[in-house]
Amino acid sequence: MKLSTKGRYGVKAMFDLAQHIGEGPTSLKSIAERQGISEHYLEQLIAGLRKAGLVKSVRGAQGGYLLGREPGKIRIGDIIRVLEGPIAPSDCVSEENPECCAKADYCVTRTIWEKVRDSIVEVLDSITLETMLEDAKKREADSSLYMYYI
Amino acid sequence: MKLSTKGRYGVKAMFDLAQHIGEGPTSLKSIAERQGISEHYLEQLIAGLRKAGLVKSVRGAQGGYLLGREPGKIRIGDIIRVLEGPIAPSDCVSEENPECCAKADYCVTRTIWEKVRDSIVEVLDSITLETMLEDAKKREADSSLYMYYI
DNA sequence: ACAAATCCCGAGTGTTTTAATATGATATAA
DNA sequence: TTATATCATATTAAAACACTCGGGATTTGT
Repeated sequence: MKLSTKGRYGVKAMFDLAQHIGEGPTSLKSIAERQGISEHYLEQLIAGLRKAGLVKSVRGAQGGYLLGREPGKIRIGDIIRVLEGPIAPSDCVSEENPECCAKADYCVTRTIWEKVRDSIVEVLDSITLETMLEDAKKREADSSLYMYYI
Repeated sequence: MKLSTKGRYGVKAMFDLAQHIGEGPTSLKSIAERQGISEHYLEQLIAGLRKAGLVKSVRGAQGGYLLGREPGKIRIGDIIRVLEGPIAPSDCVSEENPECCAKADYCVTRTIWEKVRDSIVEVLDSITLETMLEDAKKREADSSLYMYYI
């Protein structure tokens, strides 16, 4: 039940892009440095995100990446699906074209995996990059408030 | 975000045991046949379940396995934890001794994995083998009702 | 006493995935 | 034209996955 680094790095990178919105293209190198990720590896991951339209690229010197659409319209689930494939604890409850076994109709186990899948999807599709930006801002405000009282 | 066959086979096997409660020990061979699982492989999995006390074994001819406690007291989460390790989409939010990175305190990404973990745990710990037995019974009643109307 | 059934245990194996690394081509700003 | 980037493909070491195999220990029925 683990995400691979693909999904986790991908979300970090996308959040990094969201934090630098309005500053022109952000280079892979700077993202990789800030997030502590191998640059070449991140390159492979972002290629997928680009093909899916979640980021746009600008080639050449001073180039880099931009979010493909507003942060409020990029759900964490979208990022995970691109990098990790359909969300599902088992192939028999895959979000699209599930590979069912013969007993799928009356399989009691399968209904459990459906519930697990739905609960994961509910969380991942309810959080967008905008939500994350708000969270970060709130957290910063809280911590400065804390500083004040000390 | 997939379970391996360990977790899935384990739940199937435990449910099979629950379905044969009160019939004395159930042999691995019969479970493997009914559930379509390699017997030798299942043997390895059930060894872990036995060490965790989720099943009891009876050696020798006519031997087999029994549930370690009442089906109502065996949660799916218990089975998964034994076979797949702590429930967590990322090590930094592992149920026990999470391996945090330096930024864990203010990591916005981490709070997402916490929410995912909690939603999975909520589902897996709310379903017991007894719940599954009831589900199966209900489903059978429904299908016989359906038969009746045809 | 013996054979059959059954659990117990450790080792080995082919395949796939993971998480990179390496190399080079292409595009663009300065 | 040079430094800075993205783009694309290949290779790889290590781990995980999903078994498979062989043999040993224990109990039941004959």
